[in-house]
Amino acid sequence: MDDAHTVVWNRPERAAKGPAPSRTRAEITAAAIAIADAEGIEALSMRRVAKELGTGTASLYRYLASKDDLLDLMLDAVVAEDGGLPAPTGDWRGDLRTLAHRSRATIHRHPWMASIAAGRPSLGPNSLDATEHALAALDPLGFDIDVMITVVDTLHAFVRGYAIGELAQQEAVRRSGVGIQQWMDAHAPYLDKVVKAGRHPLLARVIRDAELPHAADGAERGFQLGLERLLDGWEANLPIRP
Amino acid sequence: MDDAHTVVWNRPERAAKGPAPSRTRAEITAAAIAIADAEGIEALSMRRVAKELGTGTASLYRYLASKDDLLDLMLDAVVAEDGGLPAPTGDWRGDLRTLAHRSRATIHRHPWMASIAAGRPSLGPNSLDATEHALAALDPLGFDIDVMITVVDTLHAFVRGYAIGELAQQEAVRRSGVGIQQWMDAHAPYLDKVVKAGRHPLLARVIRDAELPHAADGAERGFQLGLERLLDGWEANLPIRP
DNA sequence: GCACTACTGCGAACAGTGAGCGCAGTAGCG
DNA sequence: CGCTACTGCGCTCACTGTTCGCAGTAGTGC
Repeated sequence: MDDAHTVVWNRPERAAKGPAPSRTRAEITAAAIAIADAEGIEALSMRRVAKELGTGTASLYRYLASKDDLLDLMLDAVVAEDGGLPAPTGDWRGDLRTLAHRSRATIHRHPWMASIAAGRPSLGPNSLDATEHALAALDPLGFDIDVMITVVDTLHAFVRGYAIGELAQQEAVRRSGVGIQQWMDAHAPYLDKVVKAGRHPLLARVIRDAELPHAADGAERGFQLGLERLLDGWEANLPIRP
Repeated sequence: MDDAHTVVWNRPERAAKGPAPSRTRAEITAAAIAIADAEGIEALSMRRVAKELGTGTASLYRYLASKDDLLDLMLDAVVAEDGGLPAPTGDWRGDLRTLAHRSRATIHRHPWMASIAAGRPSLGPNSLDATEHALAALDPLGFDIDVMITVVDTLHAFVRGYAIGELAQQEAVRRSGVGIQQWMDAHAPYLDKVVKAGRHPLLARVIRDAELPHAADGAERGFQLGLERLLDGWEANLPIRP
């Protein structure tokens, strides 16, 4: 199969000779995404994808060197799914805020992203576009290039990390196969014990008195709050304009 | 097996009757961590752990309901590994900074953490201790409890997200099984093409002119920089003290 | 027009996975 | 002293990612 030194992003879609392939990588990627969305990432197997497409499993390896490549393609496909990137408006805070919210929304739509993305550099064309776009929003501020990439990385880190935390419980419940209520019932005795033991007074206060964790839009509001403080931090350190 | 409603954190280590178990959950967890550290998370199988401990595979299921439980235990074990948490000093910035750096160091020591942690709420005793500790550092500031937990969540999100980004390439190289040089050689043609195409001028500037990405301690310095800005954001929004 | 070549689809197989069954053996309670 | 509830574990099941080899086909050079 193909050159081991060939990276998935650099593979020609069609060979020079021989019969035309009956499928495209995009088709395969879309099928895989549909499966992961509907049945969870652990249900995603090459056989399952092949069945979805009505083809033999081995055929997929004419398009992809490995399942790893498929995961790379899935990640990059999903980054671009909600239309083109909005043009920079000149309001850097607003632009970065928009990007952060879009990014969070994407992860929410595809919760499997978080687990897949760890250990996988985002070098796909759509990911590169997104990074370029974020840099462009910062361009007029006069930061030097090292700071600019740090801002983008930090924002990206916050969004990814926050979404992972948000989805952790939801995913655990889904994987367990029982309903949210049964999952909670299973965990309640342990958490009760922790709170009653009294060695976590502040955590107990969070559980008892905090509003955000119990509100339906608590995670959303926490995200907004954290994001604004992050932006505040950079705003307080803008370079002195000449 | 056992009660499906019993959560791993709440399972008694030893049964009331019958022969004493010949191993402990801690032993099994330690063996699993050693394997994941040395051979990567994808080499971690129940058979591999059993071999390491010199037992039968099925025996492990007397201690753990599933491999999922083992992963939970591994994550929580690793959180506590570098000694007890330092006592709050009264300097909230310093305390949070220390926690963030410790957390980052832990992920670097165990790169598999990042991929495992997604989709897994951190409810283990050591994770709860760490959260309580972070809340304690913030306690004197006079934030209300909702803001306090948001600060902790945001910090946690940043650290996790940043470390994931840092480790992405390193892990991809490791998984590919070739050296860093060969990996780079394989990707160079694609990245060259992207830069030459000219549609990512800022990204090109990062690759050409930025210092941080090429410096040995670049990731470390980027982390510090991002962390300070994050702390700045909260410092700029301290509640007015009565 | 025709061989040659480089491709495509894919059935079958391989080594390895998480997990469950059922059995032999054992510790402690009554 | 038995009865019971446990422990360790060989064997097995259904499934995984991936490869081999083979039949069939599209385009190139003559």
